[in-house]
Amino acid sequence: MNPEVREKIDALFIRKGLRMTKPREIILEAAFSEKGDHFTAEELYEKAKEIDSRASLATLYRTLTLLVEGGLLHEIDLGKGVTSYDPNFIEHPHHNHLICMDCSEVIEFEDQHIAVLEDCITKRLGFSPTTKSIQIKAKCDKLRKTGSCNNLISK
Amino acid sequence: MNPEVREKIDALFIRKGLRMTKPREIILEAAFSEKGDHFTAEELYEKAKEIDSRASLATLYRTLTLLVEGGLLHEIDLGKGVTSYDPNFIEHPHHNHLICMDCSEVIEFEDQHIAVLEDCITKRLGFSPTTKSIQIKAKCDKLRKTGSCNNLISK
DNA sequence: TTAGATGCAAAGACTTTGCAGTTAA
DNA sequence: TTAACTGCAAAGTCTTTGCATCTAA
Repeated sequence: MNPEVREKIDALFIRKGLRMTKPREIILEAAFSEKGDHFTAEELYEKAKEIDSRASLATLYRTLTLLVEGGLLHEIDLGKGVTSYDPNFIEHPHHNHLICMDCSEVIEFEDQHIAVLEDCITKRLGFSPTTKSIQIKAKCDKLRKTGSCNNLISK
Repeated sequence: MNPEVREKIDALFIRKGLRMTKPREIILEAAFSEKGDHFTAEELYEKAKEIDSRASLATLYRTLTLLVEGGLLHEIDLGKGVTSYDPNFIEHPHHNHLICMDCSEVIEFEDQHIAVLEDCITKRLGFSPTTKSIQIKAKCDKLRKTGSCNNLISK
């Protein structure tokens, strides 16, 4: 786990007077592993069980709630029909998502120009922005040109 | 109901060989009333029951699925924890949403500059965009300045 | 006439919660 | 020591589905 992440977690636990327990450590390790993948509750549960098979879904959901409320995890909608969680907002607070409709890969991107435009529009409407998110669903050019992309071979 | 909307609905029903039944008429009327409000399944159910009290939730969900698949309704996430449905993409195919965190009001906006930027970013990443959506959560300046906004009076 | 649509109620998927026992600080 | 936390299982919420019946075309 990235030390910056560890620091933010510790700060949250101190700020809210939360206890660092074994079950929570396991969930944190599964959620904030170096890979930085998005996950659903069920996927996190699987990861947590690999670390320690005694993990419980109830505690996992309770911990997810704490982390989302503390701003360390963001709930995102990747069009799966279930809530996904994104652990990358600590290191990249302003990123957005592009979802490949061919292979379901999720690509994170940041763009200053868009961010500025969003702020302008918000001001013009008479508001001050708090959270901005862009989701682009798209199709992979590479798949169409070469017949394959990261996860798929065209039939 | 707007005639353009009626036309699109009829086209969808013909294209897919669907039957125009009484229960479906009621749901369509509730979903595509002139007001153009967003709604959850439960909210639509209430509206439908006002038109005809015999409405059934099963048929309503089945019809919602048809309309979403047909592109007439978009599923959107307004941060309520439940899926909301947006009937305004027929008349405004490229709009986005600003959600007021003070009063929960949802404001729709369109912006050509952002749309162009989104396309550029998508191309640069090697994709062709299909659906783009922006969600901005914001706080009402008016409430902070004058102590009141559309739905709230500051305490 | 008949394939498609309906309504009910049961099942399913996901998430939350009450409670008795456990544990970090 | 004790307030916070845990795991279990039960309950809750939202959505889907099987089936017998009905109906638009």
